[in-house]
Amino acid sequence: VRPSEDTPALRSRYRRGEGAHLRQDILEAASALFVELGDEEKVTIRAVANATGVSPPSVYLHFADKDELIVAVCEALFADLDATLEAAAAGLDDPAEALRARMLAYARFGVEHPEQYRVLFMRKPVGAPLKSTAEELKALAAFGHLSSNVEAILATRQPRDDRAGEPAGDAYLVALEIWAAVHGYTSLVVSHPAFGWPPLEQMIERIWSHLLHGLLP
Amino acid sequence: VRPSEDTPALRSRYRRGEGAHLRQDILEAASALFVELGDEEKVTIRAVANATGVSPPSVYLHFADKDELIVAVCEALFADLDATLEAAAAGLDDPAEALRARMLAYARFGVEHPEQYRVLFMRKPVGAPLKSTAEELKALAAFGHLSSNVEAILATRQPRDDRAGEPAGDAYLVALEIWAAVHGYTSLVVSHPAFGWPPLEQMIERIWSHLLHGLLP
DNA sequence: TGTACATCAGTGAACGCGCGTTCACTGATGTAC
DNA sequence: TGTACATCAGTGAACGCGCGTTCACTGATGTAC
Repeated sequence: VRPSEDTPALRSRYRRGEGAHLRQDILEAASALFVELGDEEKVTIRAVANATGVSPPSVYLHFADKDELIVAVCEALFADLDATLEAAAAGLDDPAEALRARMLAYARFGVEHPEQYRVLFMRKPVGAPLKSTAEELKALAAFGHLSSNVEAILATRQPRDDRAGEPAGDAYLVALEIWAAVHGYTSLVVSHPAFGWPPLEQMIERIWSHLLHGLLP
Repeated sequence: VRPSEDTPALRSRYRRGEGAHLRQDILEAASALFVELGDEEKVTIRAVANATGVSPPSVYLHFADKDELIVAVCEALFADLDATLEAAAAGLDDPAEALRARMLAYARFGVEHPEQYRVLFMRKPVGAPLKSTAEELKALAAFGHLSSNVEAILATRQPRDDRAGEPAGDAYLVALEIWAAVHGYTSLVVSHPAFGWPPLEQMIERIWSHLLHGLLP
């Protein structure tokens, strides 16, 4: 019933030597399908090929199998997320304010693009551990920026002693903690939207405030 | 290759009037399959029937469709989780200690039973909103116990003023915050195990400590 | 300048698979008379 | 006590579906001579 699904887009083949461009077209069509269909399971090889205006076997000219395509889409999504967070924090001098902006942007990204968020952070680890490491590195870009933000905060104020004995000021551990808190909120909203959630801004404000008060004296 | 998959279990049919017992058998077999196979997608009607020692159509004598079966399994899992948390907190007089025990038990439940955890908290909301509400109510049992725990903590010490203006001591909001933090950690470990995670106990200890310090003066 | 040809981008049709679900059925068993 | 029969628990075989993937192919195009 949807024109975009039933009627293949008109397109002419790439000229000799430029066939590799199709790879990018397929990637873009696949990314758009995630948004349009809002369901990872509906993003099939056939649907992607159709959205690209190409036959299903053509996908295999550029991706070894479906996993490889999905991983490539994820890498693009991770880059999107990272860019969104950086844009949100840009220009904020106070690192605590930058952290708040980052947290807000992260939660918004998840709530506004639940299917993409689900693909990035709630999917089963894909087949080979090596592939998953490639993803992990991309995630690391955003995580690395978060860690730097945390370091800037810790540099301005001495963290309170941690009861448990390990150094409270370990930026890596603090960043993990912050990520866990914001991801926890975001992913619960995504997978249990019917639960009675307060407004996003209020919830992030609380998490941010309590994390800072808990970490700093 | 697996005997439990290839060779149907020997069983005689229930006597007249006792056919309803099969429903319980199917439920138990399905729950066991989640543990054994460690993958929701492998829990098919055929596999459940085979594990029960029955033919696939027999499942439909007791469940309208696959969704109904999965929802029933979830309800049992939610009850399991709640019982585990209650057992962990039992006998602890200090409500802050009880909270810590609850948080630890929750994270352990998720990390030790990742597939069950995934089914409970990381799945897409199932078809009808009404069904999902039934699940939500079961989740509410554990969540209700968490809220009571939080109330007990707030009763012993006056929470610090919340910067954002809303009452910091709202047990419901605080409980959501705690749940989000622990779920965030747990679900990230479940879906990104390759990331460099510190030991579970250390991470929960930090989250607990920082939440308490952040919330209380 | 013309032409044969290797190479490239891309395809049509099909394979095999496992799934949820349906349908007409079978054989045992309790019960009414 | 014997027997016909309604009812119950459960089944065998098949349907239709959509999927990922493969295979032999086609037609356009740049290039070598």
